[in-house]
This record gives sequence, C-alpha cells and structure tokens, in this order.
Amino acid sequence: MPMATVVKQISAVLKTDLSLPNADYFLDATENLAIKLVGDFLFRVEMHNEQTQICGGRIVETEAYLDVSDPASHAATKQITGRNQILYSTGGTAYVFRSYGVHHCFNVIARPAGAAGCVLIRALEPLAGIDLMTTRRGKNTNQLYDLCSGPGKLCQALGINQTHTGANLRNSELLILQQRQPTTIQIEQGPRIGISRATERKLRFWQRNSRWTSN
DNA sequence: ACATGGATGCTT
DNA sequence: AGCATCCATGTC
Repeated sequence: MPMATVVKQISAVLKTDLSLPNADYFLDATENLAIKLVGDFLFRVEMHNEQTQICGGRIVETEAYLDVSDPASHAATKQITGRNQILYSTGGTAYVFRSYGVHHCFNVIARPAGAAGCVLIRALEPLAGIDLMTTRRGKNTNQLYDLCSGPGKLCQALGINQTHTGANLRNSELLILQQRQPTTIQIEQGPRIGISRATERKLRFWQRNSRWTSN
C-alpha cells in the first residue's frame, strides 16, 4: 500500500491532517530535532488481512543524545561498536535498544550519515489503537496515562523491539508524522532522566503542562 | 526502597 | 573471561 494512502488513513482516524516530513527534516542538529519532534506523531501501522491496524499518538517528551562528546550518549565509546554504529546512519532511521535487560527504548537518528546523534522518545499522548496498546501493556494499565508515559512503556504499547532498528521512519511500519498546519506549543527544557553522566546538560524537552509526560 | 533482567563495553 | 554499568518499570 502506498505511503500516501496510509497517511490518509491515519489522518482520518486522528481527524487531523497529517503528513510525512521531508527527508531533510531529520538531518538537523540532534538538539533541534529533539525540540521539533515534540508535537509530532509516532505511529505503528500493521497490515493484517487487508485491514490496517494503527496505534500510537503525539510526542510530548524527548531527550537528545549527542555524539562522542556527550558522555551519556551510546556514541561515547572509544571505537565505533556493533551497537552504536547505527547512530552514524542517516537521520530518520530508528534505533531501538534494550534498557536494563527489561525494556526497550525507541530513538530517532538525527543528522546526516556519518554524524552521530539520536532523540529518545520518552512519552506519547495516546491517540490511536488504545485497545491494542492496552492489551500489549497488560495488567499495568489502570488509566490512559499508564500506556505511553515513559520510554519503555510506549515501546511495549506499540510493540517496538530491536527488530525495528534500522527502520526508515518515513517508510516502514513505524512512522513519524507531523501536522500539516502545526499548532504552536510551549516547550520546556531540563536535565535528562535516569543517566549518571553529563547530568548538568539540559537536553530533555517536553510540552508545557502536558498531562502525558513521564513522572 | 528494591528486585528484576540481559547485553554491552571496558578491563584483566 | 569477568565485571561494573546501564537513556526503566512495577511492586514492595
């Protein structure tokens, strides 16, 4: 099915006119992309017997992880390794890693090929496929807020795992979309969560007053 | 406050 | 080969 058709279907579900970003949207500096992605949308689209299954929502919280100069980034190794070489691929690629051996974390690669950087998606406002996401989250969902209010939670809700690493986020079952007519939102900035190094850097961004952010 | 959980990267 | 560390969550 053509991507344009898929985007139309999602727009119909959301009752909002959404579009695919241009490829160069993701080639921006990591910090800029982290800010731009707040207010954009993340969906997983699965085809089952001619049926299109859509789940996901609106990004309300992100964190920027920079290149080798950022001690908290997976790019901060002596050599490029099997895990972090994906950070050097072209912007708009998916990077999923396992956190504490338990949960998955979904990242959007930033910058052109050869330059490292990624944006961790930390929370979504759930908008589509609520039943599917609730099922995937299991018994841990007492309310909508519990679905996507953390990087591990949203991966579980959308069924994101390491097989999605390398996916093109403009042309795969994982899609980043944006509003054709963007609404202005206030963005706040603070230290990243759960890291032990470079804790002074304010590379976490979230929508002001959103009730869907983590903690 | 604490257990869970598995891979990664760095050091012997 | 061993080991400390790690971009979290749920329950205690």
